Amino acid sequence: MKKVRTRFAPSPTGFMHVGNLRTALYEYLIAKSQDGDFVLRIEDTDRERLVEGAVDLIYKTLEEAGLRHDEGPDVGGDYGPYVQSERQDIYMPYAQKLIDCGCAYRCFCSKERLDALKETEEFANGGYDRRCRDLPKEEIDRLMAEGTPFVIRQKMPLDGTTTFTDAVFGEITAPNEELQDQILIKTDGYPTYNFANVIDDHLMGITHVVRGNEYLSSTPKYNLLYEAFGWEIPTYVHLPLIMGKDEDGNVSKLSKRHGATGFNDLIADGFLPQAVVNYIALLGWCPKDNKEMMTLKELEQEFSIDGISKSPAVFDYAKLEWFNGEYIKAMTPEQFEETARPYILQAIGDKQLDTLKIAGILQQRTTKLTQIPEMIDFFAQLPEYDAELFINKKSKTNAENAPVMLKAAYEALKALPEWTADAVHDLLIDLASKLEVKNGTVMWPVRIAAAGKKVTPGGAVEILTILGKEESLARIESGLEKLGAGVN
RNA sequence: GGCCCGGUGGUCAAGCGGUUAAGACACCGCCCUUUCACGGCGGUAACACGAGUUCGAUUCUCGUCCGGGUCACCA
Repeated sequence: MKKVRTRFAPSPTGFMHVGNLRTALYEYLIAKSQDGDFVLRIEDTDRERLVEGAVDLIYKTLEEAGLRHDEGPDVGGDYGPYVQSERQDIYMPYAQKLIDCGCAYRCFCSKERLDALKETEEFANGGYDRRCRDLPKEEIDRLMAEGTPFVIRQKMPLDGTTTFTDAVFGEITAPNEELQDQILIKTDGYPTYNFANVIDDHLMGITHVVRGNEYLSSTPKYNLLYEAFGWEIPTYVHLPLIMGKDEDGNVSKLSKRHGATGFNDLIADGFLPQAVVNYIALLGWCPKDNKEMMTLKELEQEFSIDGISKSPAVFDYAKLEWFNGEYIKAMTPEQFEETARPYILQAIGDKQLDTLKIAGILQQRTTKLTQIPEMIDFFAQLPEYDAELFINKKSKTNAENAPVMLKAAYEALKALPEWTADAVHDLLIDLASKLEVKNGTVMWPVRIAAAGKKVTPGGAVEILTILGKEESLARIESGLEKLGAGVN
């Protein structure tokens, strides 16, 4: 059996949208699940929309996502060049071949005439009236001799239907009269996507053409091209689109107004690359065993085309966040400390605190890295807070006992020789039992005094331990003052 | 508008003629507990509609409705 080859063929016109990344991921998985090759090809035939740095962003994204390509502009391969602008000379001979066999023709219509055509009722929805389709040879020669600019258009059959099979959508038939005589070669000599794509896919031995569903209705045109050349038609795999939902509940193709949609935006927003990859793998595909948490390696083994869904999927940030939290929890404490450190430092600045300990109280509670600074801001500086915070019904603390608890804790803590989590913990628990109150009655006021916030990651013990003895006592002291009690 | 595709809870989704219609996220309770979170347990919630075919349709066919995509010298 022929070796499976898929390709990711982005055009360098901007950032990496998650839809693109998901297409790349499926292409990668289709290849790898069958021990095939995954190639990267840059489609830069639109010279006007090129964005500087876009190619580097593609490399970077692919790498971060772990999708290593076997061939491409940067790694080489036997089918290069892998950048279409460098394959310029390849396309024209094929276009000429099509002209020779009567499958294509030169069109000398000016942009102005085409625009005017759109003003007419019949062509209001676009299209071309095929005026140049059957120009007499003499006329063509004359226009050529005059140097009139031209494009090359594909000559579509006027009647009948074209049928093709898609691996996920099945057999699809479309009437040929719907097909435009699409442009193959532009005035500037560059091929259009429609043309270059077919030529390159064939030349590069691509076996599976994987792309978004938006190409489904133009696939008959591609098929006709393959047929005209007598080339084997690849397996088409059209993917259901990724949708976004706005405030009003309307769904449409995922775009900026739905939030962060670029892979790098998501990373900047505090998501882990593996979490994003895992999540988008499941947007439109489901493994046989319904498993959700999967590494790239597992995906490579499990992936199969028949698990791809036909209906569009709405991108759900909440679920992505859940995945992210799972990946965070799965890290070792050291790994997490390393990835969280920049965010921790952002909050505590150059204050000398144990980042590993802070990471420790954070790991189970973080679903997005960017939440970290706000969660631990109290370590840097005790925030302004209201004495009301000391009162908590569930912990059975009130205006009377809070100062008492705090005072008792202060005294005991002050006398504590070693400042470790265990020691602080035992001391406080011991204190509660001596005072014959529930643990929370002691813990609550201490934590409030230490953090100045109602909700904190970690409890009184952890916070005290991280803060250190001196600072802890100072904060409790200030809490007592707030309660009008004082240390003495 | 023409053409193409789709339609299982709020979201992702199993299902492929007979099921009490899975599971996950979200949401809501309860438990655990030193706040929050984690964890554990439980709950609310779905086959768009109408005809066929069939002993029997979520599953097959057709129609309706709804949603999306596409009709470029963009990919």
